[in-house]
Amino acid sequence: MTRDRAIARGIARWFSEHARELPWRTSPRDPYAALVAEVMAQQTQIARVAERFGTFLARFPTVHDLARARAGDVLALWAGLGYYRRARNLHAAAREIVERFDGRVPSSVADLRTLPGVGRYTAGAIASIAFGRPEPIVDGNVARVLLRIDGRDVTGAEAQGHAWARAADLVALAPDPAAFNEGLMELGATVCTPRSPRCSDCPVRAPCAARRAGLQDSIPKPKPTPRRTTLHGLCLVVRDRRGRCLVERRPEHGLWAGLWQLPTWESRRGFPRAEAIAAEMGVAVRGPITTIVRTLSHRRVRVRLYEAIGPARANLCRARPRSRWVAVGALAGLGVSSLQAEALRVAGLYSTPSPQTRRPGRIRAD
DNA sequence: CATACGTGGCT
DNA sequence: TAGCCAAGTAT
Repeated sequence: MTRDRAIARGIARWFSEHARELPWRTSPRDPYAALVAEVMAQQTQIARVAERFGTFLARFPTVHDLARARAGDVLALWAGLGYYRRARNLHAAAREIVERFDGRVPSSVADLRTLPGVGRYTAGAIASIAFGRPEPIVDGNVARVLLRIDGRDVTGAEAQGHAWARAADLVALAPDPAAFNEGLMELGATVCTPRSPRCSDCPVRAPCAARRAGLQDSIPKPKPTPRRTTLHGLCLVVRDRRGRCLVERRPEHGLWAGLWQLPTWESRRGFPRAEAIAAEMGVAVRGPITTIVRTLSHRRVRVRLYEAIGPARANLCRARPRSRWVAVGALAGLGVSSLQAEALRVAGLYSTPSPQTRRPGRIRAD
């Protein structure tokens, strides 16, 4: 169809002039770098990814470097990015690429989908952007852009189905599938934004049905916010006379899986009793020094921070199965959640600056 | 189809 | 302020 051809060409052309400079947008593209960037970008704003991508690639420049890394080192490098299963999956994917694909990132969607952590979107993104294949991709940006262009005020599976079908139609018409797909996402990220879209700057404002009907602000409808249960926790700062601090590794599954933390007691019903924990650990405690509150995608976490009074005996780590003593200076090398990083900062054990005190990102549109 | 899974910027 | 949402995937 002529309209679709104009849309596909218009977006690709717009991208060639308005693409943001991002560290993985090299020419030629490195498929391994594309894999890292795409996994890092899952449910994560590009500005956050751009801050962390270079460090990751510097530490693990090739898929072989990542494949032979230790899991704890990969997780530590991922600390603060969230959705930590991505780091484990990426590590496992690198090992599979070395073992099953001779160290080369596969180029077909079918092969890519066999890698852990690589779903429909990520497989399409790598196949199209790194290898130039005409494969469709749909992320949050693309779904919004295509729903608006077609004026389809639908949600859920119907919206997803429409977006994937239209993405496939359009990418098949694009002379450069990579530029079209990336342009579609870039357009959603910088122009066709969820609120206050800048239609006057849009390369497809002419064929856009939502704009013609004045519906660009109401498509798509916002999703209802899911209910959050509250998780209560008590963290204990315990130090010994040799400048070490007691830390423990979280379980391998669930929230913050495999990350390190101050010894923590959790409860769904309210804050754990400090007296009981002090008795269990055989230490006197004072606090709470502070209470840290974090809102996650699916729950609210409230943690009270206590401090053991005086140096603890060295064999205390046997009271907690997954705990060990770590020199305070080495804490920064452990993978911890952003909540734990805050707790360690408050306790004076951590010198890494908080995200809020860091310089803002320097990604600009145009 | 619903839920678990993080974090932080923006309005 | 409190939601909304971000280059989603696995179960």
